[in-house]
This record gives sequence, C-alpha cells and structure tokens, in this order.
Amino acid sequence: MSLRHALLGLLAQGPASGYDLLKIFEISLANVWPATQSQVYAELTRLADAGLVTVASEGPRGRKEYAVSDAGLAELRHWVTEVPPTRVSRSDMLLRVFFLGQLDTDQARGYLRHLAEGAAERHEQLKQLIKVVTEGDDDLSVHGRLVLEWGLRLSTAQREWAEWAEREIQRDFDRNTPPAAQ
Amino acid sequence: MSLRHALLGLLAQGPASGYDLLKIFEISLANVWPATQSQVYAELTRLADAGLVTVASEGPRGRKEYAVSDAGLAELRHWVTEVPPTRVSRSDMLLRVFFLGQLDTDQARGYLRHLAEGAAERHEQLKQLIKVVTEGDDDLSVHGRLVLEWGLRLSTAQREWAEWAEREIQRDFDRNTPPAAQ
DNA sequence: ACGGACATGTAATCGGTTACATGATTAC
DNA sequence: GTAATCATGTAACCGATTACATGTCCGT
Repeated sequence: MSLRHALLGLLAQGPASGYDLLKIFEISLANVWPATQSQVYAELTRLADAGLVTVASEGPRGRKEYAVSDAGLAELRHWVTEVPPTRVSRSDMLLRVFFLGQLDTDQARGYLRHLAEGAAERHEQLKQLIKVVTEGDDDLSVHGRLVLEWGLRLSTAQREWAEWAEREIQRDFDRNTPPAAQ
Repeated sequence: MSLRHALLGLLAQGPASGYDLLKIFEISLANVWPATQSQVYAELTRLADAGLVTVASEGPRGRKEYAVSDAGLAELRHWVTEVPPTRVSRSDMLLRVFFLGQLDTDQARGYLRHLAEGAAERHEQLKQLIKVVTEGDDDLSVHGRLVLEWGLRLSTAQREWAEWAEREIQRDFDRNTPPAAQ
C-alpha cells in the first residue's frame, strides 16, 4: 500500500492533479517507487473516497486538483514513523548469482562483469543527476539528496562486490583446475 | 516470471518435490526470492504443463518428484545470461526518507537511527549465517556465499549511510536554527 | 486548422498473499 | 491412538502492468 503513501507525501508538498503527480513520479520517484498512469488515477480516486485527499479545485479539461486532508496527513505520518519498512526485497539479479553454477566459468564471470559495469554506469548517471538537483531547498530536494547519496553508495558497493565476486569465481576455477590439467 | 526460474534453478541441482522446494525457499532463498506454498505448487504445475519439468517419480502421500527437462535447463541458462536484470526495485524505506520533511527533526533522526540499527542487526545475523553455511561445496553453497557477501556489504553500506544521513539532518537543522533562536 | 501537450478513465491480465481445505504416513 | 509432519491443492483478493479509449485546450 505504498503508492497511497507516495501520493500523500507528494500532495503534502502542495496540491496537484493526477497529471502533475505522474510527472513527479517519472522524475524524482522513478528509481524508488515507479508508478503507472492507470495506477495513479485509480489510487487518487480511492484516496478521495477514503477522505484522505479532497478535490481542491477543478480546472479545464476535467483537471482535478487534489489536496491532502488532515486525515491524510495523519495517515502519512503514521506510515512513516510507525509502519516497519519491508524486510526483504526480491532481487532477480541475486537470484541469478545463485544459479551461476549452471554456466561455464567464462559466462559466469561475464555476468558479474556486466553487473559491475552496470553499477558503474548507474553511478555516473546519479552523479550527473545530483549536479542538476543540487539547487533547490524544498523538503523534497533536501531529502531527495539523501536518497541520491544512497544511490551513489549502493552503486559503488555493487560495483566493488561484483568485481570481487568475479575474482572469487576465477580463484575457485583455478583451485579446481590445477595447472597440469590446463 | 522469476519464481519460475528459481524453481528451475533449484531443480537443476537435483530432483525434488514441491514440499522439498518449499523448505529450500524458506532457508536459502528467503532473503532473495521468498515464495509461498500456493505459489510453488501452482508454478510447478504450470512448469510441467509447459514441458520445462517432468514428474520423475511419485511417492507416498501423493508426493511428486519433479526433474528439470532439457528445455527447462535451456530456459534457465537463457534467463541467467540473456534476460537483463530488473533495473529498479521499489523501496518503501527510501520512500519514507523522501517524506521525512513531514516529521520534526527528532522523529526524522529517529527513523534514520532505526534504519542504522536494523542494518547492524541484519549484518550480525548474516555473519552468524555465513559461519553455519561455510561448510558445503555444492554449487548453491559456493554461489550462495557470494550472495551472503553482498548481504554483508549491503548492510554495512546501509548502516553507514543512515548514520551519515542522521548527521546531515542535524546539520541542516543547526544551519536553519541559529543559536540566537534557541 | 492542426498537432502536441494536457487530462482522465476502463479493462484484461499477471504475480503474489492469505486463507481455506483435505488427506496420508510415520513415530511414539 | 494420536499428534506431528508430510504433501498437495483451490479460491478470493490485491497491487502492478499493459493496452485501450476518449476528449480538450493551447500555441502557431
């Protein structure tokens, strides 16, 4: 039920329409909680039905501007402070690592090298992004920067780990394939 | 569709029943790709229908032992090597960080401290787990150790980041609340 | 006048979760 | 005999994805 809270959190910054919110999702929340158009409109309707947001004003082209209600703000704060964050998140990347034994050593090392390269690329992208976002002192920018810093640290850790794992696999291979057998 | 590949990967290690596979999920894959009982049995039926696994033998109590077919092995290898890993994974933990502006400074720092503590706990748990799993030289153990190492690095990075973010928030607070105002 | 952006909605499908339901075998 | 474990299955529901569908306003 986090899409609900993502929407409440964005609306806590100021009133917005579904269309506005979608654009915000595409830029600032895309890497943390992606959402589709269908989903956003449907959830806004549900939030309004539940009284957590209200339709503050209606504009041209059927535009509906939503504003968070007191109940909505309370729900948001409750979620942030009281609801324990999800323990595990599924990772198909790590699942593949479990099954690397199904490949030959070169392919397995290739997969890990690819992970390292991907992490390095993401790191560079985030470095660019952080330059662009550095201006702005609204709440979302301030805390968005904390999230970006996590992205930087995560991509660094992943690159280093993948490089380590690649060496580790090579080491295992060398140990099980003594020089005489080469 | 990764549950399907998780099952193929486990069956590539040797034939097993749905019941067996479930126990494996509960121990070794619990932190990477959790699966429920309903899900496993249903997916095994689908895999058999698709010809990716076969019922190798039937035992007492309606037990069905599944074995991966050649087509299944091919599908598994294709998935590991050719299908690009998922880019983003949703994180309600980071989503909360975005909305920390809705709390007062103490609460926000509390959330981050809590994250740091949680990461430290997970790190300790993994250190225990790695001791237990260190014996065993089958494929799953070898590559499972790579995954565990990632868990260790991830939990360390998260603890350090959360501690850094907590200080960062304090710094912001001090900057916006000059001594004269205290 | 027309194209692009603005703006909202519905329906089908899929993967995952929870709960329900049932029964056989084995160890004590 | 009986409790624990082994063993499989179904059904309802929920959140997310994809595709379809429709219409309006604004700038040039």
